[in-house]
Order: sequence, then C-alpha cells, then structure tokens
Amino acid sequence: MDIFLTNTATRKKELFAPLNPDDVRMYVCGPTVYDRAHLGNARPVIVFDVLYRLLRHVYGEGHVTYVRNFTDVDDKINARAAESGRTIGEITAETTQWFLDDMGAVGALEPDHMPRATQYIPQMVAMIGDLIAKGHAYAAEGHVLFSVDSYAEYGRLSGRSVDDMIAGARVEVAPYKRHPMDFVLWKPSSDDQPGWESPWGRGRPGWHIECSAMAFELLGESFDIHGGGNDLMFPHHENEIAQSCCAHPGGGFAKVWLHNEMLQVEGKKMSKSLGNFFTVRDLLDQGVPGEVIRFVMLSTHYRKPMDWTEQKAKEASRTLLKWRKLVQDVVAAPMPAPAVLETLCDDLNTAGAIAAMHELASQGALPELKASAQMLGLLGDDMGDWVERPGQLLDAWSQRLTQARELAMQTKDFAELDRLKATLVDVGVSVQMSKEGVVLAAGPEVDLAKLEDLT
RNA sequence: GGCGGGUUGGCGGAGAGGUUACGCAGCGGAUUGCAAAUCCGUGUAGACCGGUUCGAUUCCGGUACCCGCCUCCA
Repeated sequence: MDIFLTNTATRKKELFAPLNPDDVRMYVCGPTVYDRAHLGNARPVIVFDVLYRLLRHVYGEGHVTYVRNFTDVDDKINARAAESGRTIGEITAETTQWFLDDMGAVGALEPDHMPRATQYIPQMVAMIGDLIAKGHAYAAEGHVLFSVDSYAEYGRLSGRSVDDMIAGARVEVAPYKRHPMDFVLWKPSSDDQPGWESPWGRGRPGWHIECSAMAFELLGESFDIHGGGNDLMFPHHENEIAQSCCAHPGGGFAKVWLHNEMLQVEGKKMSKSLGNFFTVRDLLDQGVPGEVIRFVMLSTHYRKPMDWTEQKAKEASRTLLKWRKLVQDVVAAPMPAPAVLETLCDDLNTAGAIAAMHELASQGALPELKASAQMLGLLGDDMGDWVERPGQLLDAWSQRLTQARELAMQTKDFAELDRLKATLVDVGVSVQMSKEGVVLAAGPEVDLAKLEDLT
C-alpha cells in the first residue's frame, strides 16, 4: 500500500519511500512543558497520531519508531518558576504528566520514545562542540552561536533567503553576533537559572539544539519524517536542519517534512486577549468528550486551517453517537475498508476518510465502519464512556415514562406524559416512544448535572 | 517589506479535467397519541478576469479579499 505525503521541503506530494521499511522513523516536535496544552497543541498530536497508526498498519506495528520530545529547559519555564515560587522540576514534571493525560484523553497513542531535553544535555554539548570544530559555530561572550553563513542551504525549507530575512528583521541584533541571523546554541546561565557545566562556562542550551541532538541519538543522522505545526517551520525547523546537517554532513536529517496548519477558534486565532483561549483540559472539564475533540480535529485536512466551533463539536458528537449505536454489538472487520485506507494514504486525508465512513454507515457495512474508525482512533472501547455514562440515570426514567404512557394510552390523557417528556428533552435527552416501548438516550448535548437534579 | 497558504452550495468539508462527494440543516412523503429516530424522494456550488482544452470548479497567469509566519508559539 503506497502512502503519499506532502513534503514541505519540496512543496510536493510525494510517494513515501522509507529509508528502511523495517524501521520507519518519525520525529515530531513536542511541547515545552510550562503550562497545560491548549487546543492548538492537540492538533499535531492527533494528526501525527493518525499517521503513526497508518504507518504501523502499512509497515507493521514493530516497524515504526515514533519520537516526540518534551522540552523541559526553556526560559518560559524559568519565568513560570520565578513567578510561582515553585521549582522548575515540579513544574516540568506536573506539566509533562498533564500533557500525557490530556493527549491520552483525545485518543493519542504514546510515542515509542518521549525524550526529555534535560536528559540529553551532554549530547547537545557534544554536538555544539562538533559544530564549532567544523567551523559552523563560534563562542562569543559565554554564548555559542550557529553561523548561518557557514551553511549555504540555510532558509531553504521555509523558502526564505538570508538577505530577505535581514531586510524584514524586526528584532535588535545582539552585538556578539557575527551575522544578524546567527542563532543561539548555548547561552550562559546566572546562578538562579538552570545551568550545566560546558566548555563555554555554566549555561543552558538554546531552543533548537535539543531536537537535533535527540533526533540524532534516537533516530540517527537520517530518518524518514519530521513533523510539527507550520509555525515551527521557521525558525525552529530551519535551525534544526542547519545544526543537524552541518554536524552530520551526508546524513541529510529528515527526508520528509510535514507541517500541519494552525487552529482557529470561531474563525479567529486563539489568543488570550480575544478571550477564546482554552486548553484541552478546559474542554474536557466542560464535558466535551475527548473523542469529539479528536473527531473535529480529523474532520479538516491537516494542511488547512482548522476552525474549532461549538457547532462542529455538536455535529461531531451526533455523528459519533449514531455510529457508536450502530456498531455497538458489531465485531470489527479484520481490516479497515479499502476506501478509507486509500483516502488516508493520500496525504492523510482524514476528512475524506470520515466521508467514506459515512458511506459505510449508510450502506450498513458496520464491521468495516468499526475497523475503519478504529484506524483513526475513533469508536474504540476505551473512548466510549461518554456514551454509557448517562445510562443508569436514564433507566429509572425509562420505567417511569413507560408507566405514564400506558396510563395515558388508556385514559387518552397525555398531559402528564408530555410534561415528563418535555422535561427530559429540555436537558438534552432524546425520547423515543414507539410500539415497542420507550427508548431514552442521552443526546449529544445532554446536561448530566441537570438530569441528576430532575425528580 | 519578505515568505507561505487559502477563497467550493444555507453551514461544515473532500476528491476528480468530462459522470451523485459526504455530513448537517431544508423541503416532500411514509411512520407516530404528539414527537423523535428511521426509511424513501428532492433542491441549492466552487471569489473575480483572462488563457490552455472538444470540455475547467479542477491546469496556467493575473486581480481582489482573507489567514499564518518572519518575535515565544503546535
């Protein structure tokens, strides 16, 4: 089965040909752990989770290595520690676990390796030393800087020329830089900042070097896929390429670069000032199931901006509810439907795959629907709690309504029955009364708290 | 200023140079104590201007508008 992916490096959709089909290797940039993951953070996690699942399906479970890092040394973390009075270790440990919990809630499998930057400081120091030795970096005033002039390809991934970037630069250039675009590999730490001994004094790594060092340690000097949000294209990925390709000439670093587009909320960029900023945990706490978040994320192609709206969440939960009902007692087919698989293989077209699944549902191909959904990390038993949860509450109501209805059928007075029904409908319960009896189901927008309060 | 992306029907959102996308909503019907659900049927597209072509919403060029990045950011 051929997989096609749009490679940012070539701007083309290409046939994916792994360097080694027995060990397909993928690196995705993970979070800097200083706070809860916001909704935008979840997009690449979910997108690359689907790619991971697809690669495992095509090449075999034991033949894919997926690495996603935690950046646990960063000035944002230092700032958070300073303002909260907590230690850096506490903050990063807590935030790391939050991330894993929240991403687990949206159905993401854990990568094979989740390296922490602080565990790879010696490797970074070694790589920086090597870059200096090869003439690609220089020490200045306690800093070590990468020399962009030493790497002719600098700017190629993001399609920028060094000259253009200087022209558009809006930041002041540090005096110790030989070239305005030179970026920091190592910087000095004051006593109250985290730091490690190095040939250039006590200090800490710059932002980009951790990914280069960890990718090399875990995946080697060349590997198949490197992914992340497209805001990372420049400077982060550009700098990673420069560091890695100069440290390991001939390795080539990542063959395929994948970038997901950004997330918006109700048509606007998510930002604290607009008041539309929220974390994955916020949504989960509001009762939006992780499976619904996942479905919404997958209903837009990863290379297009994705707009998070309440309307989409509502529609997603309706669809999932319908599908879950359909496949409840169905054994999944051994393989996903070919149409779904082919669509996914075409540049990870998850939106198209969902459309194909709608067709499976309407054709009654339920085992295939279930298998296909599970390929996307949907309709799994592990994520279905939100559908079952209201069941117990509804059982009592179901009896009560059945009795009321029997009475009403005899007396021809439906007033009390209608009142009960309206009460339930009001809190989001769907009420179906047919010849076979009364069937209650929690609708997508059921308000459990209100339901509990009803008497 | 530089770089990149987008513009599809009421809404969301895909693919394909020529044949129904799909979902939601709508409309008509069946069904129902009333409904819901379900089933059957059904309508509405591809920013604008050129070009290539027998034929373009789909390829190419231009215009307009929108968005992202260039500073920490997924």
